[in-house]
Amino acid sequence: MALEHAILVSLAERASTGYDLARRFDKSIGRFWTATHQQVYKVLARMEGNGWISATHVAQEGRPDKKVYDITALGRGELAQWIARPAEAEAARSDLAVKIRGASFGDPAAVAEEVRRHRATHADRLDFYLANEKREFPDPAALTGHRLHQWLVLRGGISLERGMIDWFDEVIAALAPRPTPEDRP
Amino acid sequence: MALEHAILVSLAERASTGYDLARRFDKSIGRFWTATHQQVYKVLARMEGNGWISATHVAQEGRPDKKVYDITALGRGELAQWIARPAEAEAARSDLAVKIRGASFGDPAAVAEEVRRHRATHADRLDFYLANEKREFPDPAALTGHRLHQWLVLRGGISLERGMIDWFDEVIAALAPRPTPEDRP
DNA sequence: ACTTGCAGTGCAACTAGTTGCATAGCTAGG
DNA sequence: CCTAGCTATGCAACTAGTTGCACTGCAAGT
Repeated sequence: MALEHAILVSLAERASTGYDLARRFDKSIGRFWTATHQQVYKVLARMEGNGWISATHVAQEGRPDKKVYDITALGRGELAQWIARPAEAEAARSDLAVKIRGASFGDPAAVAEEVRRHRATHADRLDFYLANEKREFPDPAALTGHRLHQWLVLRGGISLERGMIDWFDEVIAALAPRPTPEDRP
Repeated sequence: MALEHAILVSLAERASTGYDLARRFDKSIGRFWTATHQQVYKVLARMEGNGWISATHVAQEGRPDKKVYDITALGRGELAQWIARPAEAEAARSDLAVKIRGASFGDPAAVAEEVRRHRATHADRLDFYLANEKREFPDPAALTGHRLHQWLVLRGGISLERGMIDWFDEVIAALAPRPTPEDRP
């Protein structure tokens, strides 16, 4: 289970509220681990119970009070141990792959259309990552420590998106009924 | 939820027992959707309740009796509808990415070592897929129908593995403490 | 004036998936 | 002879994650 540990990494970088964490899981780290805010709050409560994190109540004016969580020594220990613990390669899960595989049992043209849609989404994501990289890591060769590690994960996102886009292009080319002369009005 | 639909695709291709399905989910389709046998049996029971599949009890000698499931007309309808229903891009989840991101809070050299291990696993998988492709799909240009779709999913696996391996190489190069002269005895 | 959206936390009920166990007979290897 | 592994199905108890709802109060747009 990596959500707990993803949260520990986030908190080790910077103390945050559940709200902030939930938003961050929609963004940077979220490329490799998502969580809804409900899930985040639930897990934070458990982690506090474990003594991995501690909360500070912060009163605010004009907006709701908040609880800022920080990682404890125990949490740091757990994180280091988890990082050291070898893990198995996890299986990729893809609805779209299942649909492609089953295209003959539905409408292959519609599947091609959906693949096209996904291709566009992933192309946007790729652009977003590349823009991020240019802006935040203009000189990768000079990176060290946790900035280097952040960059590496971003690179992973880039690699993955590229792989998917290449694949989608292959699928579209194979599934798309070539526009025939009759398609012209 | 794609497990049900992945099972429908499998059964549409060929009637099978829960046991066979579970094994198949360790293999071909399993590259994009895994399930333990317990999960498969549970879902099969629900699907039979829905009328999507029907079971035939087959007595055997020397080995346990089995229940062969086949897809029903209702199941085919559901499958076609699901394939037509657009879905959102699902988030990739990767423990390893979280570990890389948090490498500074553990032992970066150990993380590099783990990435190396995963690289080896994925390289093996890639070889396995490529061998499969050569053996089962020697002439991709001639493929049509569900053989084509099977091939496309295999191509997806290949693309994905390649993307990961590239990324792992980048990570290893960046994290690995270069062997210094002192490392020589 | 009214709606939308943001900041902020959380509960309740659900679905999906995992882990551990049980059972039973056959086959193959040490 | 004994152990390990395959075929075959399934229950029980658990953990993880999703969906829907609730509450407050401010700011900004229509």
